[in-house]
Amino acid sequence: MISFENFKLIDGVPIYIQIIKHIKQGIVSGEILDNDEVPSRRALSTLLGINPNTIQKAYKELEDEGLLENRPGAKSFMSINPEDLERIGIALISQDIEAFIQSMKAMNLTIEEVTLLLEKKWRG
Amino acid sequence: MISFENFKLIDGVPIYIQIIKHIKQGIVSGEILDNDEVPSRRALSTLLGINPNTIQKAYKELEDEGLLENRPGAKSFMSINPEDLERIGIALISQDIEAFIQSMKAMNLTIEEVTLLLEKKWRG
Amino acid sequence: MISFENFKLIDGVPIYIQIIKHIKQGIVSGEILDNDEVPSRRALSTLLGINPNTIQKAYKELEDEGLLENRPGAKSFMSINPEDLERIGIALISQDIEAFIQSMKAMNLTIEEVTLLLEKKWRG
Amino acid sequence: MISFENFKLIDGVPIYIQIIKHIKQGIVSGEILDNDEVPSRRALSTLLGINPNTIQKAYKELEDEGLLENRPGAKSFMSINPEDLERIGIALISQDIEAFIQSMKAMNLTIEEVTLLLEKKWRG
DNA sequence: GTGGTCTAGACCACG
DNA sequence: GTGGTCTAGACCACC
Repeated sequence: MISFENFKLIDGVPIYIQIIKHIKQGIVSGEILDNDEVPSRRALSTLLGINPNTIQKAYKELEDEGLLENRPGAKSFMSINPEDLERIGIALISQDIEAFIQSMKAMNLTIEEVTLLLEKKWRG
Repeated sequence: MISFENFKLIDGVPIYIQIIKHIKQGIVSGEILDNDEVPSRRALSTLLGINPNTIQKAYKELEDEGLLENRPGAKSFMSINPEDLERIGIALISQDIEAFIQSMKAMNLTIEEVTLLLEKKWRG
Repeated sequence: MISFENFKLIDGVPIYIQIIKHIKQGIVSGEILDNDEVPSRRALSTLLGINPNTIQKAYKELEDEGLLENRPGAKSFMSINPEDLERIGIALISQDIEAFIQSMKAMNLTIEEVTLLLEKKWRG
Repeated sequence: MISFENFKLIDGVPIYIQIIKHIKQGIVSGEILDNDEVPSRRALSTLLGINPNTIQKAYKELEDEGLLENRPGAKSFMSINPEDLERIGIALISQDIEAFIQSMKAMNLTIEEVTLLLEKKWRG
């Protein structure tokens, strides 16, 4: 079952977008596998303390992208192809890294300063 | 005059938030100094292809934070104290790094993998 | 439910101000009572033919004044204390009367002429 | 010369509209006559403490309505026909009275209460 | 030309 | 369905 243990809501970004990203990250990390069962809308909404409709919106978008499948019994399951995995991984990582680099460069930090800060905070 | 040359709009994040961040990054990088002139609402809105009101909202928030001075009918100027500079720098950097680390960890990447990717993308 | 039957938009005065005034007048007249339901933003906006956001602005200001309670996802209700009632009544009436008198005096009308015109137009 | 002695700016109504109304009221009251000289933009702007452009906007509108005429020497003069006088008087008075009555009725006041309050405040 | 404000429409999270 | 917020365009007073 997909874990939402380390999931923290960020302010200013739509919640359903954050849920989608979290699930995609689980896919990339290998934590979420093909055919894994997805938490029900109700269960997840009470777990995260947000509205079922918001969960529904996230699931709907994943379904449209072909990553999630509804099956009889009202349960939903992941549907991940190897190509999906690679595509998503590259997209997520490069997106994050590029945004991060742009931000760091905008503040005139050097690669050395950034890696130093990064290593320090990574443990911490 | 404040430069918006390397400014690219990201989808999903409120535009006025991005403008605020860009200006704060300029302050931290030393590119933007106290008393620097701020582009007018109209000039910047046509440059970025967005509505003047969106610029207005960003400037208003910066003014409320004491980093900018608006005077009706006249141009606007930055108003930066040395204390501001440090505070903003720390806030911006730690915020970015923490979000970045959380995202990378969520994908099960190691610090070694991340630094490698980072160094590779930093040039290029 | 609050009525907007006799509400007519005047040109030149901000719409949201007119809405606030209309509601306050209803409070003073006794037509609007504590805990009365307020028309939703959408309902009122279509009824009056104006943008929901304009209604929102009026409601927000009434909320800031403590006369109205908004709850996200739910309906909004009036929240009127007896003290509010008197304060609002006095403010509204004296404001209107003073403006009216200033205008009539500016046209050199006498109190007799004005009361005559007033009584004539009051019926009719 | 037109007097602006009892002129008080009201908040929320465009200044140039208020100037136009004041001048029209002067016409109705008989204080302002045909061929009267109008204060220069600069003089009036310093007298009222507002921007010359705003005066200009009011004068322009009066000119478009045919109530004001520019003549050689950069001075402006009133240009009032008897018909104008009647038309303006009726418009101004009925407009004010109707708005006033509507407001008083909205608060459930009777004609007797209103005339009483009016007479009291008229002296005061 | 400048900034301030009002109106408008779309999208979000929520009950 | 509800209210909250972001973006957009027009108008005002001002330098």
